[in-house]
Amino acid sequence: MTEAPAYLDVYPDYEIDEVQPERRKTILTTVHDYRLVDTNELRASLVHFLNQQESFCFDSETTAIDPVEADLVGLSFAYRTGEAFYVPVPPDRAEAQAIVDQFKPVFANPAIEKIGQNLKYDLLMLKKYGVEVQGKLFDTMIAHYLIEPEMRHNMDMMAMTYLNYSPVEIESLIGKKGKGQLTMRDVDIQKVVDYAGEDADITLQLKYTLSPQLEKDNLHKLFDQVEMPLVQVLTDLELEGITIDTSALAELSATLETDMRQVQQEIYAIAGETFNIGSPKQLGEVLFDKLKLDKNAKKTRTGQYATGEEVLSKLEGDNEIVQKILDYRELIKLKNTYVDALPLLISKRDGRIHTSFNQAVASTGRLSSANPNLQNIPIRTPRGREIRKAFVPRGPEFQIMSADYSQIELRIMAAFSGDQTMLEAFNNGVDIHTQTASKVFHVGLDEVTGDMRRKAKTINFGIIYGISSFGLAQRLKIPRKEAAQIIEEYFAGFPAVKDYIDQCIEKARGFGYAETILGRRRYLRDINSRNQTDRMFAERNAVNAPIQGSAADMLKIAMIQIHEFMQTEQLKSKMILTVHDELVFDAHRDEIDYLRERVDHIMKHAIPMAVRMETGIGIGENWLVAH
DNA sequence: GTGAAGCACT
DNA sequence: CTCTGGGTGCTTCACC
Repeated sequence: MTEAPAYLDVYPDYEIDEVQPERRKTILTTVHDYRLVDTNELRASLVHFLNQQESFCFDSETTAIDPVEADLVGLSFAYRTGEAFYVPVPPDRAEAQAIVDQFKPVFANPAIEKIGQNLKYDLLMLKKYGVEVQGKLFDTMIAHYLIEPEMRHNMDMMAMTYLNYSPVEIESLIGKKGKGQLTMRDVDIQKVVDYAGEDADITLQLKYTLSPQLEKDNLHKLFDQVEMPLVQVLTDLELEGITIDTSALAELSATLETDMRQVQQEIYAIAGETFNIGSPKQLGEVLFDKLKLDKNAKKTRTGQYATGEEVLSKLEGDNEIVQKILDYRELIKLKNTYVDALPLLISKRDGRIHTSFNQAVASTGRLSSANPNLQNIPIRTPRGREIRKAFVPRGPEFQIMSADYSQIELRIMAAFSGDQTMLEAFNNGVDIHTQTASKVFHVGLDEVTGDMRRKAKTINFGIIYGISSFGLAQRLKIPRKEAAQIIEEYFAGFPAVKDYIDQCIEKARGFGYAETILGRRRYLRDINSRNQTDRMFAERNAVNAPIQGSAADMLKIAMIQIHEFMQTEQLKSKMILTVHDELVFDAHRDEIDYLRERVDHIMKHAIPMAVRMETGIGIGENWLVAH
């Protein structure tokens, strides 16, 4: 933070906007009243005033970014522009608890709306101190995510964009990140009052800006009825966490290590030298300069040889080294990304792994998972599947239950397009890939071969992603003309799908955005671009976004309804993960039959559609067998 | 520290 | 004739 100009020291709250309109406002140039609330009397008084509000904004200061590991350092509150209150929370757990308890009733008051930036973080912190936040929520981060899905949603950026205000930088208090960075606990209290007070004040002001915008874009229902209730659901999922069988992973790690060393030596033997197999640069030189596996080897735009899986697979027959490199890559990937990494992320507090679900990243409306990402745990290869076995129930009385939507995106495509053949297939329980193969290859349903079905599956995926003959040709490894022919046959067999795709693009051209069944938007600013590549990318998104996004809408509603009934009925079972079309539960044995029935029904009817939704539900001793 | 390459999932 | 499947997050290398 820069020093205030000398003349401002005389009038610290002097408004200089009119003098220097080009300059952003800061805490030094803005009238504000941020107060320290550090006695029982002051806290009681604050609680009294908070209880009289229809809504208030709050923010928590903590010792760490990770909410599961962090301790509370303080809470700030704001309910009128320019005013805020900061309540320090001491390190002593009992003293801290006593202070937090004073605010428990006001947080639990269902009549008061709670405003904040990234509220899931604050809700997690408060839950650790036994505080249940009730009432309507308004998360400014998620409000902005609905309004501008592709933009960033951090408070600093929003303050500058919407309030022309530049907030106090956290680094001016705790230093640059890395070793030696302080925690908020170490900072001079007056500075924290300013920082935390400003945070609550600015977030409150952002709410005043974003709320009317949600109304204007017709996003308020989606916000109030889906995204805000979902914040509470995700808070519980994250806090719950999942149990990992560490001894299984340790065993697997040793096996992978042995196999990896073996393959590594074999690769060195064939290459006639040792080199870093993990370096695409060195690998490319060995494969294409030394072994001359492909004299027309393609290079990436940075001038290196391309050595991705696609490229290597084509060379598999040419030299044994290629298969070994692919094996080596798999072993290294599994070991470094999952087997060795996951145990390090087990919380000392409860021995479980707590992912973080991000509700404001994916521009289609999907959730994402990080630290660790539990939405990309392997399942495809035999070795990868071993990792899933390590995701286990919390104890002997529990089992893992996995419930997923069957073909959710193709069903949504059928419902949106109204294609009769597709709808009938789904509603009569006909396998959709077989149905597609029958139409495309002009054979009866009972004459579809395995290979025809496999091709049809690729076509169906292509349709959802916004198909092109080139892309399909590449996927199926067939000539482009043949792919174009197949697409033509597909559209002849499912004419309403063709019309629907055209309508999606047409609509996006008119509105400038695509939208989901719940009105979630994705802006497609290149939809009318003269640049063909950009325009075609936008057109694919015009088709994909409503489908992928509506699937996300449906799962979110199912999650909210499932969470609601599980809470009302105080089940011992817990929802613990979500993976785009799948929900995972740590299910108590006594509740499994009931849970299965309720989850199945809720998922199938979360959003009424002109197509039957199907689910697949599995139960077992680990995530692999349940899925 | 940052971008590219590569790859795990849906 | 050109270009091209949607959406994520993590690890490593290579370079600054």
